[in-house]
Amino acid sequence: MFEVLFTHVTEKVSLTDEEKDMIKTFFSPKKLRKKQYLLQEGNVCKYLCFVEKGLLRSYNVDEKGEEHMNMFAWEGWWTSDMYSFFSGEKAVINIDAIEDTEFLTINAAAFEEMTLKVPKMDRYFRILFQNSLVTKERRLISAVTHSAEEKYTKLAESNPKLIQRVPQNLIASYLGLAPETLSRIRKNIALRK
Amino acid sequence: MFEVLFTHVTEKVSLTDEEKDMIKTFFSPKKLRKKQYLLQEGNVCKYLCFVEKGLLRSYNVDEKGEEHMNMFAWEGWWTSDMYSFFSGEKAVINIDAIEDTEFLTINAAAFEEMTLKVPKMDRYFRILFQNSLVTKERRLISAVTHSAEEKYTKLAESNPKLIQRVPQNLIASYLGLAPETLSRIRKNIALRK
DNA sequence: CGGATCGTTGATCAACTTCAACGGTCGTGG
DNA sequence: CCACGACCGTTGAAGTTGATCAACGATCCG
Repeated sequence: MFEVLFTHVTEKVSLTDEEKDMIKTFFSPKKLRKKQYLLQEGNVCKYLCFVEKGLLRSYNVDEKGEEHMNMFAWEGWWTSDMYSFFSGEKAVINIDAIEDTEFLTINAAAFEEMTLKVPKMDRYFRILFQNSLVTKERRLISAVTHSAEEKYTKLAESNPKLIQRVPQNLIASYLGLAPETLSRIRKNIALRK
Repeated sequence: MFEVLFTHVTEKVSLTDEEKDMIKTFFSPKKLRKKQYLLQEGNVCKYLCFVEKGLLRSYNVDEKGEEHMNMFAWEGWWTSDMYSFFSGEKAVINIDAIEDTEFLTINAAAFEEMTLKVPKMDRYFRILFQNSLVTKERRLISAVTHSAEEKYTKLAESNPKLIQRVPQNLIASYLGLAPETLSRIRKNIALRK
């Protein structure tokens, strides 16, 4: 149950068996079937989630009712509405399952207690967030500076698994493109070969 | 010298006087005059910087030689090329001074040592990065979903000081707009009043 | 089998960029 | 201290990119 999590954590910090046992007590396993919600906007996000198996998506809905993909989380990824989770305010994003998914959850109080009892987890999350920041910064630069085709090409190069596993309209949304545009881009790329 | 830093840190974690004294030993103060570089792409980013006074900018340059603003850092903000700083790889961004600036620097080895000797700093940076992630995520959503005018209006509302303090062409670049476009947007907004 | 969902294609349209030119301001060197 | 050049913001005209609207075929699932 906790193999994926501990593999992931111990890549960044070493843990004793006692620490591992302690950490286990703060998490609860959960399952979600395809299309089920983990979080709907307007509710407070109660959990920080670590995916053991499957695929979750987070997205937000604008005033016009259009969905905008935010991030995908599969095996070995964390997801949550971090703002809502840490502040206790209402979430502005939605999270649901693209595939049947098994994951571990921790609530805010447990998270706080865990980091106080096992300070190495502060370090782990510091490093995790630090890496995420770098990634998010790159994506932001890419979103602002590249053409539609460049954005798609770079994503496909850096994350080919995503292209295979996620429906094309969600990829389009993730890149901030109309699904028709992405379809045409893929056609052009294929034609040029 | 360290007032701004400790004010900032103790908003997130409490520090004893001994811890403060310890932390001080890891930082070196530096100054930069307007237009001087702190970091040029291709070099390794040696410092994580905390601005005490003044204003720094980080940006990257694309293949066509065009600059794209990344972030601004004034009093109470950290800046660096985090990827380069933590990995030791070459930086892909540039950092220079918009105004004469005084700041504190810490190198990677000192950072590592500081977090090991004062674990609360892991916690501080965990919280700092966590908040930055939320901010960056919002900006990313905004970049993908909003029109040019909406992006500008939201930025002006959420960060009026930025508009006052930073030249308009840099704001345009930060939002991913041509400077002419921003000029026209501002004109339209003014006309509608 | 039937409905819903997804990807594709064509035509039109809107948003933003690019190129070019101009006036104002600031800083620097003669 | 003044003059000149550099830089910045503005405006107009034309060009491009990607969005939108509409229709259709394929596939998946109940």
